Amino acid sequence: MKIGYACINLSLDCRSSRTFRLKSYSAEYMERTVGGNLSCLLEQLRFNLEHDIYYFRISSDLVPFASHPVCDYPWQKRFKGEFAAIGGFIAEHAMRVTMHPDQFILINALDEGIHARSVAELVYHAQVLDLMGLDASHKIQIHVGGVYGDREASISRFVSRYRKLPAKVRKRLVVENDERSYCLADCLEVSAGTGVPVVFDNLHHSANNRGEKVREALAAAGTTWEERDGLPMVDYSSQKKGGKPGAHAYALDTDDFRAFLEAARGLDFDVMLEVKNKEHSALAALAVAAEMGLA
DNA sequence: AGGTGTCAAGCGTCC
DNA sequence: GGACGCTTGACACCT
Repeated sequence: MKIGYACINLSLDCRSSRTFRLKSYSAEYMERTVGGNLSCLLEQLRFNLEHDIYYFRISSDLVPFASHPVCDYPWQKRFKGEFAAIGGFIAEHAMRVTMHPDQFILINALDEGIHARSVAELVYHAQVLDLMGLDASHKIQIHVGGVYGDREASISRFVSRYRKLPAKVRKRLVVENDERSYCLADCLEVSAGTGVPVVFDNLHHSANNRGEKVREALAAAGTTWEERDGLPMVDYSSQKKGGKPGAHAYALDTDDFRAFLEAARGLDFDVMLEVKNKEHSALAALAVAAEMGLA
């Protein structure tokens, strides 16, 4: 079991997700921003290694505007060496990285333009992981998408669109249950039609489910992962006390996390913490797992 | 230098 | 039909 955090390290004074305004787009901005983001990413990974953190989500902003029509900057060639070095570091230390394009990525969109832009964005994500030379266990996770008033038709559209995706995207794509539209059972249906592994998100599940207990849900999602996909991925976050259901807490609730791991005992997976205080919670979670003999 | 309005992209909910 | 939440930082313009 690996435990990790997403995109930002609060202990470092750099960010690997720096961007700029579209209006400011230029080769100079691209050069400087991507170069800075990549060097920070390596710094983050080094920090992680020093702290025994082997799981990390890479920001989608690593290369700003990479899939936007405005982008004519050959970032793939220019930073080939940097990508390879980062990928080498990840592989050398048996780390796992993932990426999570945001809510604008909808491969089941009714609008063909939205669909096309989504595919382009997924190709960009796949290029990043490919340039790093990483195998298919390093995933790109998205949600199923919009419902558009017809859930079954929208799931079918996801399945047919999935089959037309470039192979480099298909081999990395995984779907995650969300908090309002597509629950775990829906994701399992998508998986049955496509073979995509399902990422289980505990907080989304608590807001949107069909009554499955956590252990049962974890086990069901786990069966969608093949050998080449690596261990099942789980997104974990704590409910903000007194907040709306689904609201993320600032820090990991270690008692809840311990209970979660206890309920999951015997199942193996990697845990991505979606918590605002980032690496601090990852370290706390690692301590809990270590205490339980799990990591 | 400091303050602040706004930022590529969309869905679903609520008024 | 339009604003807002999602989830958040930080860009970039203005004073």
